[in-house]
Amino acid sequence: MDKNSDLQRQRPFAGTLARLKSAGLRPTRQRLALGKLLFDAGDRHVTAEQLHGEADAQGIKVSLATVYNTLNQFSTSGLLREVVVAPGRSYFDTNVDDHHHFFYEDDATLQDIPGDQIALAALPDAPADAEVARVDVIVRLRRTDENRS
Amino acid sequence: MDKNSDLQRQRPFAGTLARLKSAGLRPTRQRLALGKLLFDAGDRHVTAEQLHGEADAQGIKVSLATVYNTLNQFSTSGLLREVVVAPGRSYFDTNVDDHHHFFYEDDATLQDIPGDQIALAALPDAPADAEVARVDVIVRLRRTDENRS
DNA sequence: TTTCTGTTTGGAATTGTTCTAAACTATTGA
DNA sequence: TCAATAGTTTAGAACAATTCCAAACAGAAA
Ligand SMILES: [Mn+2]
Ligand SMILES: [Mn+2]
Ligand SMILES: [Zn+2]
Ligand SMILES: [Zn+2]
Repeated sequence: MDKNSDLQRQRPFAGTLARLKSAGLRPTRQRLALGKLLFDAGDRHVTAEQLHGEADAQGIKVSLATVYNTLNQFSTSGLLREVVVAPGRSYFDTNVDDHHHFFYEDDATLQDIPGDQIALAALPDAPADAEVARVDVIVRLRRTDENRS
Repeated sequence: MDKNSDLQRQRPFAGTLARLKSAGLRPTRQRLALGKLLFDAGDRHVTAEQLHGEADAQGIKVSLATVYNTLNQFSTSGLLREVVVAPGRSYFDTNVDDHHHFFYEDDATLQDIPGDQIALAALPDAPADAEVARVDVIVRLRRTDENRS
């Protein structure tokens, strides 16, 4: 019997509720549902379309516009972080800790590289007129022949 | 008197011509003109719209579709490399050597970091089913208050 | 030259995302 | 408990970047 999942069964939106409160966002039906999809399943990297599809599959009625609104609000609140890896589509990452990414080009999929498993030696000085906002490392992967179906 | 620029004055498309040949692309009027804009001015990072604008400014008649075609063909031929830094637009880089980038978020501008000025310590093993195609490091910069106009 | 095939082009189409303005709903505080 | 208020959702239009299309065009080869 897992205490954590037991808690979730009783108060299924507790986690998201706390997050919304800390971000100063009203706990609406839509945000609670999307937050649950996003945060109750461990680390995730999703696109707006994907999340909208998942909500739909679970019978949750949310417009695509709201999915975009929510993902953007969550991102600017620090609940999510946006990762840019491919032209023309945005990924949203539920892991907001310092970390980097593997990107499987074949299926356009992201995977975390723990922050301590990669280190930058000799990061050059930022130009004098600017400061470093973030450093993104993307390791682009191609499936090897032997594993291609 | 600079020998290199002297040569360019006599055979203004020589460089691009050689590149096109090596890529197996016909030296059309459009490709020669775009190649000249791209390669005769040192390292550059341009978007399709930008390049199209430059061509236009010089009186070169090229359709935007051709600019896209050309940039994509140059990229798959290895004459250019595509850099993804911001959602919704692609940058094309005339520097195809191993190197990384500063990205000024304020004006959406790229700047090279020489390959030897940044090093990855402890790059994690690629998953067994894949091989590393490329590693991109993007150092995102924000202009400091003192320098903001 | 003629033929052949690769290239260019304008315009339509597609895709991902944002905008708009009207309908709705959570919150507040009488 | 109920307005009044301000934040939220939504359908659909609008947008921006990019690709697609099919017809005209232009290098290359014969
Ligand atoms: Mn955004
Ligand atoms: Mn491309
Ligand atoms: Zn991640
Ligand atoms: Zn570069």
